[in-house]
Amino acid sequence: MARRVKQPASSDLDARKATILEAVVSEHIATAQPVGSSSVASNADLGVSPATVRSEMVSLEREGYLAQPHTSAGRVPTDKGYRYFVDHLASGVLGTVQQHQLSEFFANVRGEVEDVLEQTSTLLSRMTSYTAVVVGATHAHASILSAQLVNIDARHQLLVTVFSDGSVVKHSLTPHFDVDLETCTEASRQINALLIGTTLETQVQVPSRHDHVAVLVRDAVAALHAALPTADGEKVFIGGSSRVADSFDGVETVRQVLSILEQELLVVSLVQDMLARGLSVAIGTENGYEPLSACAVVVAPVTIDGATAGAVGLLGPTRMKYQEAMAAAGAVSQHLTRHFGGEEENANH
Amino acid sequence: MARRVKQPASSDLDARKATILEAVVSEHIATAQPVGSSSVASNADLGVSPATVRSEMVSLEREGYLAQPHTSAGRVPTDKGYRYFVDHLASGVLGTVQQHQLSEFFANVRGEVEDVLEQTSTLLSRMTSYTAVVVGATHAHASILSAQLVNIDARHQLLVTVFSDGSVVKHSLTPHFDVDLETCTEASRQINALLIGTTLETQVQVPSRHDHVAVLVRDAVAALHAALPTADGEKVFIGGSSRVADSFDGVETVRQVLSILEQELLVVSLVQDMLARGLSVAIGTENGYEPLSACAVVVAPVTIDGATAGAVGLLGPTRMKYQEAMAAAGAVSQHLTRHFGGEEENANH
DNA sequence: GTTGGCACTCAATTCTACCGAGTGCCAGCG
DNA sequence: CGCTGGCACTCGGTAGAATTGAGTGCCAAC
Repeated sequence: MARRVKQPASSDLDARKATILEAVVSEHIATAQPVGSSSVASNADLGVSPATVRSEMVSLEREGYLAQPHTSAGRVPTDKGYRYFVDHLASGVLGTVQQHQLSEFFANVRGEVEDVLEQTSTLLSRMTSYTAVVVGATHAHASILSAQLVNIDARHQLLVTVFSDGSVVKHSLTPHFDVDLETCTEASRQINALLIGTTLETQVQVPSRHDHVAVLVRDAVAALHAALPTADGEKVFIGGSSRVADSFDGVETVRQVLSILEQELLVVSLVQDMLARGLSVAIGTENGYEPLSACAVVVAPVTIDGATAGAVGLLGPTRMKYQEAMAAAGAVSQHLTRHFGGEEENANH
Repeated sequence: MARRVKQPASSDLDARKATILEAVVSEHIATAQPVGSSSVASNADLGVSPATVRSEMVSLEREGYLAQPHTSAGRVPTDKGYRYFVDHLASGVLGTVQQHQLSEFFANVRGEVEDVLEQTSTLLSRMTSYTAVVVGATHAHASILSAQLVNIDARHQLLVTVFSDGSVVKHSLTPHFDVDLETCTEASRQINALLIGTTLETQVQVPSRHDHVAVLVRDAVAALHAALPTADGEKVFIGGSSRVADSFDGVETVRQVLSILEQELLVVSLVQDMLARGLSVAIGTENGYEPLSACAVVVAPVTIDGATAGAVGLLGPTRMKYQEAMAAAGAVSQHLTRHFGGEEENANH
């Protein structure tokens, strides 16, 4: 049927509709209940009767911003409704308590990067009551500071590589010949010489000889570079996965979401996909994974030297508290950026 | 397997009671419903009427093996009931399909220890539909093969230590003075000389001088040994945490269990506590954590060279399929034992 | 000791009535 | 014209009563 309502730019609502939509979303986020015309009329202070609100709501429903669970229930925001809400949101500010909490945390953390990120994910989760995700940088672009071959026993060697970003990776080698200490040491020397200063993206010239040392060197380099194509360098830290249980009421939904969270690669690509699309919030189906269609995801990038070095994210129900979540994620990402990016400067004074 | 090392009379049930108890437990495990006298009378083939079963049940209830959710409902096993059931259980055998699955998995796995353990936890979880826990060995007793200090920049050094068990740990140093490459190299040389061949339990003689090299050496050794007291060396891999969601029906229970699983240290100590107490199954409150009182935990140690090097575990509801779970955990632990303990022998062919 | 019989209990289910929040529609008002 | 109050209507939720039925405990009899 043809609708005579003309909507050139459907994404812009007139002021009153916007106010009403906002009221509905806010209240539904707060109460988890469908919200009716009268409570909107009283809460939002447009001097207008419920009846008027109602007629606006019909219109908002026609346009896809609201939905009715059933006739004679109030309205519930659709994903599109949340989207509008988020896009036109006054970006909230973090509560001072939480700001304090954050500053204190970052002032006191010590330990390895991984530990910091892990703890950060827990903190972020606790601050927001949502599940937090912290994605650590890949070291694809970091240069190699040291590559050392350690002899475990005659048939097992371990290639230990240290990158300029402070990450360390190991790779096992299991040659088909016995390796004595001397051979290992020599191979280690050559590997180190070969790889130092390169990145994983650098092509290196491996020796083509067939002696044991050369084979070790080749195997080592191969092992190291083999990891590159997979997004394996990303470390994911998930904090507060138990929050999933109180974000959703259907046990089945909980299972599905947890199941997704278990697949870390998937989480990484979700987050990176969002960053690539320039999204900071993905609502419902926007995130591209059906099992997550009841979820909203908020992300904030962590940048070091201008490059994206990681991200923090929050996962909650579509009716999540977006302001809080965005503020928290933003603040944490900034703290991380400062913590890792700015520390040389601090250290120099 | 030890059977009757119990108190004289009260913990040993006569044959018929035992049969009845077993029937109740089995059926309740299968159906999750309270089970009544008549179904026991027909399922277990003791030629006896429901009425007789009933009177036995009263007695079993008095002795604490069974409980009634309410009058006029069937009986449900108590923790004690499950305990008896487990203790007198014919140890089940793994299905051939799963045996095959396991062999195939272990024949094909490659990669670092951590990866193997991670994948193992996923596999075990998938095999059993329960949440799997794999605890990796600590390297407290492993000797140090190499300890190297790598210069990240003037104020950041990384101590990279390789242990004889193939594990690698890193520790950041942030001295309060600028370190040049030469100093770092010299410190690295000294650290290596000092630590090689020692274990984390070995006391080493650090230089007492005040020059930069000596300070670096001291800091490095201190950083390395600092980790010792905590059970930090243990790596935990949890597979299938989403299974928690269908093991329990109360959302609140799910939350609590997940919440426990998040605290990895806690999981480690739970498992180690069980191993120390010689338990292979902890039912309900036996595990010592109230939030886990609805859970049963099955563990099996992984031994390398006769010493406990880790463990695998399964976590499910108290009405879990104990035979299957124990068989699976046992089989996996044996595979792991063979995989890591016996691989030198294999490597020699 | 075992059994069938029997009265009894009580969660779960079904049915009914009904309340009320909320709607859509409309006629009238400024 | 847009806004409003009024009104009939819808339908999920709740509360209460009645019913069902699985399962018990007890007991007299075998």
